[in-house]
Amino acid sequence: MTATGKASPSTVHIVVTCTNRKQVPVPEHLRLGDLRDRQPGPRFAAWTRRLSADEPAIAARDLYGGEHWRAAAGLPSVVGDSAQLWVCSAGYGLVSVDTLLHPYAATFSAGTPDSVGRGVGELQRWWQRLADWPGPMRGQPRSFVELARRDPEASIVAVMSEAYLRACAEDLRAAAAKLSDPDRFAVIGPPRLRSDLEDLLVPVTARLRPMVGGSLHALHAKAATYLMARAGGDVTSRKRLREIAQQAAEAAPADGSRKPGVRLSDEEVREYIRRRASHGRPSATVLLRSLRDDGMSCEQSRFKRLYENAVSRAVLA
DNA sequence: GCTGCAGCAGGGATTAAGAT
DNA sequence: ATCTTAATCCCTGCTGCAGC
Repeated sequence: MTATGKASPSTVHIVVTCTNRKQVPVPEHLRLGDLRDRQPGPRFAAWTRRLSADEPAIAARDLYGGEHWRAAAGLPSVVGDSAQLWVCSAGYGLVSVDTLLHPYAATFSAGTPDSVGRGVGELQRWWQRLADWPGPMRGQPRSFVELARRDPEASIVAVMSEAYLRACAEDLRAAAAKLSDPDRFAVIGPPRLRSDLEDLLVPVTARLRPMVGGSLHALHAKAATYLMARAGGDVTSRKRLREIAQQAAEAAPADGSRKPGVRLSDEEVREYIRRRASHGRPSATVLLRSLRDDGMSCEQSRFKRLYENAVSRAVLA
């Protein structure tokens, strides 16, 4: 299989979102957050200049790591020799898994220093700029629509997280229209995000997690594996994938989704810590596990802050 | 082998902004 | 005024990895 997007009629293009977890350290200057420029155009130009400054040396398949990536990288083996794996990256755009890249940090998810931006419009314009940029390997399709245009007889299965789905929505919509058989375009991802994408979507929610295993982090990639492995010869039919997803959701235990524990106030958490820590000094991790096992909830970082707070008060007392 | 913890992305509740 | 959509915040538990 070549990485040009031009392939045999039965090719199955699988596109997965990238992951923040990298196997090699990311240099500071290849963190999107390191850019001083806030204006979108100059910022993008500065970013691609940095990416293009010298020869990248690590293939995308070896760059990413973690649970999500392991599940994603295994998807082609579910489909067989006709599968070609692509990465939807906030730093590089659409790249084949064999493309050489630099270790970088950029994400469409909000709330990190390396976020592309906040608003949907900003994310979409960034994705469009990436599509217009030639990228690290000349001649490759740079967008979903280009992938579909070059290979209209193929199937495309996109496994997308929420933020990436927002960024690529227009591109996905346009790509679906380019395939000769519209049923061969499926987006496995979160439902109810955009009404105009619903007909392309194979909806996956946390309800499926007990069926597919793993953490939320890898939910979509694991669900994609689960669905495609059960689709028989019809591995990329959106209709078929939807049927299986619906059956799986119905078969999932009714309480399969996590039952949130009782949320405690800061003072209640501190009181819990003080009570449990009165004999010996269990660690924050041990105490948080114990708290959750007791049917209560507290977010990890908040718990750590309160733990340190309670412990320092106990020392001073 | 065990422990501690950062990283992660979807879910749900709430709020803000925009459209009708 | 009401409805819809987008954004924001905080939550969860699993995983991987470093350190002991």
